[in-house]
Amino acid sequence: MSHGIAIGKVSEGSGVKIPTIRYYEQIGLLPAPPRTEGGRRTYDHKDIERLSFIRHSRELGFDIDQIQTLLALQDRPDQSCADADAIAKARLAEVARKIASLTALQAELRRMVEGCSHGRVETCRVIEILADHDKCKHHQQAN
Amino acid sequence: MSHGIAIGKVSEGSGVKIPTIRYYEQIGLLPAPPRTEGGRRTYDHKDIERLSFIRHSRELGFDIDQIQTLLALQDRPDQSCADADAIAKARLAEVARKIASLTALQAELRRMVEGCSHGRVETCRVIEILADHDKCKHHQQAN
DNA sequence: CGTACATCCTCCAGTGGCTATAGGAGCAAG
DNA sequence: CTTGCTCCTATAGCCACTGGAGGATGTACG
Repeated sequence: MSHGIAIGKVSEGSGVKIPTIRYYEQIGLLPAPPRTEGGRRTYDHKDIERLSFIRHSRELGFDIDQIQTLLALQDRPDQSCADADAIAKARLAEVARKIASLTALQAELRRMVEGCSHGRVETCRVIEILADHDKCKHHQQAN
Repeated sequence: MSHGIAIGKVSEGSGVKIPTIRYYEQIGLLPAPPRTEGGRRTYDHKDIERLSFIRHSRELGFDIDQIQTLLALQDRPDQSCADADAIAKARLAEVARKIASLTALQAELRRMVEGCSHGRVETCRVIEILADHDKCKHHQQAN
């Protein structure tokens, strides 16, 4: 009993796919677990928690470096949480910027689509706006 | 005279970086231009226009495949612009989805940051929410 | 005409965060 | 013992670039 949890169960329990778990081990985000005689990875419940933490952080758009820092902070409950706060604030600012940029994008796409005559390419506003950058107000990055 | 435009000028004129222009040629997005005796690429004004079109499309978040289609449409002004319209509409829907997702993200990040006690990690709402997925309402992808 | 310097060339590797495939080996139930 | 599921490693691919090494070409000036 208590032979450790197999990677498949850990995957189910954390919501992180098996190849991704192995990938996280490879890049040092998750410590390499002990193995069975046959060479299979054996995890415990803390690993599932750690992977859940990682998954949730990824869903919020933190990158691997930031998650490394957040995980390290979690392991030292006596330290100041200023760093965690800073990382979250940075991400918040980034998200706000992205929303603004996408909203501008949305406006221009709408202008294109609404201006489309549904006729021939010759008079198509979609193509026209793409071809002539001066015909639009937007000058930013997408995504 | 009219020896053709060098890649550097094309880059300046279109706003697309030199390595990116060569990359576009490599993947077949931009036709391979004639060369000088010494092997240098020589472009004309249509190439600058094409690259401007590509850059603008990329800024709006269209992927390379979609841009191929849009460019092909541009070259046949007599055809229906239904395809262009569909591509733009698809992108618009995608952008709307992304804005919605990011807005949810923003709300959760705000909850984290505002709940931060600015004290020790032990009581930090940022770490706490990341560790326990149940403490949040959000279940989506970021970016 | 020589030389210095800017610009260009090709080829290859790296980015982030996975995901997929090939070709095997381990392990539990019937 | 065999079937079939789960797991292993190693490698390559995804997207759309970006950067560097190491060398060739083109041009402006003295």
